Amino acid sequence: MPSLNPVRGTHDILPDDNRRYRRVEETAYHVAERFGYGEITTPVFEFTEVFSRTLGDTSDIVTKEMYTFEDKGGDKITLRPEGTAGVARAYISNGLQQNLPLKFFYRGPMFRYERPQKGRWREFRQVGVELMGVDKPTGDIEVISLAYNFLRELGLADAVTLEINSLGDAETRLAYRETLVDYLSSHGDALSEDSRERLDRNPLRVLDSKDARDREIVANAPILRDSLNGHSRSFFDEVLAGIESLDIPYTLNPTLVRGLDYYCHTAFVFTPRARGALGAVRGGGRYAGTRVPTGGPATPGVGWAAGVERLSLLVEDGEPKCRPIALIPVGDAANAEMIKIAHGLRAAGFVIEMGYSGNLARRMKRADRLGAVAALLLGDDELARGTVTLRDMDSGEQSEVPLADIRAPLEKYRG
RNA sequence: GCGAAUGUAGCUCAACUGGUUAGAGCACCGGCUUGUGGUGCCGGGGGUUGUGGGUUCGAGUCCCAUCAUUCGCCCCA
Repeated sequence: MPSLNPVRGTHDILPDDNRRYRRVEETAYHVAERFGYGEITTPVFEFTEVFSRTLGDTSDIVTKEMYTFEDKGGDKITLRPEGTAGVARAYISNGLQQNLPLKFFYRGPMFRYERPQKGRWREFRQVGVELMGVDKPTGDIEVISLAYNFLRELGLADAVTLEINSLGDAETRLAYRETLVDYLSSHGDALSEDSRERLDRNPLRVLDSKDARDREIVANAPILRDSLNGHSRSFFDEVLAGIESLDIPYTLNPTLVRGLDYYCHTAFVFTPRARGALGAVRGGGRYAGTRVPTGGPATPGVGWAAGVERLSLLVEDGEPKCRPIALIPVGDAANAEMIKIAHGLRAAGFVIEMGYSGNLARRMKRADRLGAVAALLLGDDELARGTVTLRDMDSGEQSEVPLADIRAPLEKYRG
C-alpha cells in the first residue's frame, strides 16, 4: 500500500533547511575555489565495479550498504555511496593523467542503505575535495588546511576537533596487520563476536571497537604508529609539523582507522565536541592508488568528504533570507497595473513579493510576516494621480512617489 | 542487520489507577478596523490519538503485529 511518508531514510528539504544546507555547500565551494579546486560533477550512478574495485570488495559499504540494481539493458548499476570512486573514474575516463596535479571539489547526494539515525540518512549530501597526483605531505597539509578553513568559516572551528593518525604505507600496513592479528588471536576468545569476524576481514577495525572487553585488549595492543617504517614515519612527522605551523589544533588518535580499503598514510576525522550520537562530521585521508587499467603507476591522492546534513546540525543560521519589497494593490485596476510594475522591478533586480488575495490589512500582515523592507500601495487614488504610496516597513513612514520614476526611491531597499 | 525507548492538532505538550462530546499554548483563518502590518480583545476551523488486529460493557491509556522517529551497537559523512 502506498504510504504518504517518504521512503525510509529520505527526507523532504523545505526552504528553511535548504538555506542551511546551501550555506554549508556554498561555503565549502567558495573556500575550495580559493584553494584552486574546481568543481567536478560526476554521475549519481555508476557501474557497480567502479565502487567495488575502488572501495574494496570487503568493505562494509560495498558488501551491505549499496543500492545496486540491474538496468533495462542488463548492466549492474549502483547509486554512488561516496564521491571518491566516481572522481577517480572520471579522471581516467577523461585522460587527465597529463594534467596532474588535479584539484577537485564536488557536492551532491550519496546513497547508503543504513539504519537511519539523527544526521544519518539513506540519501544524504556530501561536499568533498580531492587532490590527485601529489605524493608529498604538503598535499595532506593543504587538504587539511582547506577543511579547517571551511569549518572556521562556518563558525565551527571550536565546535569540532581534528583527530589524526597514520596508517603507514603498504609495507607498514602489511607488517602491522600481521603483528596485530598475532596479538589479537592470542586473546581470541575474549574478543567480541564482531571483532572476531573483523579479525580476518579487516583486523585494523578491531582497534576502534566500542565493546568494553575489546577496548581492554586493544589498550595493550601493539601501536600502529610504532610500527611505521622509516618512510611512513617521516611522512607523518612532516604532516604533523605542517599542521602545527598553521596553528591547526589536533589530537593524535592511534586507534583511528578508516573503513575504506583505499586509505594509507594520513587518516583524519573531524568530530563534534558536544554532539553525542552524531559521529564524524567529516572524514578523509590519503589513498595510494587510482590506477589506469592498462598499467602505469598508481596516482596518489588525498581528500575528504563532509556530510552536509550533519554539518548543518551544528550550524546556527542558514543563508539569510532576502527581504522583499511587497506590492499591495487595492482594486482590480490597481491589481492589473501592479503586475506590470512587479515585472519591471524584478527585471531591474529588485526582490518583489506580491500576494494575490485579501484586503489591504491582510496583505500588509503577509508583507510583515515575510519580513518585507518596504511596501508599495496602489489604489484608485494613486492611480488617478499617477503615483504609488511607498511605506517603509521598519519605520512606518509613508510617502507618495510618482509611478513614472519609481525606481530611484526604491534603491535603498534593494536586496 | 541486532538491542531499547517513543508515537495525541501544522509545532510543543496535557488527559488521575482503562470511564461521557480528547484539551491547552503557539501557528492558521475570520471579526473588532470594507485603504494600512507588528501589540490587544472576541470568535472559528482543524484529530478515524501512526496503522492494523485483539482484550473489555467501555481503549489515547492494556496486549500483539506493523510502520516511523530517537538512542545504543554496527557503519560512517
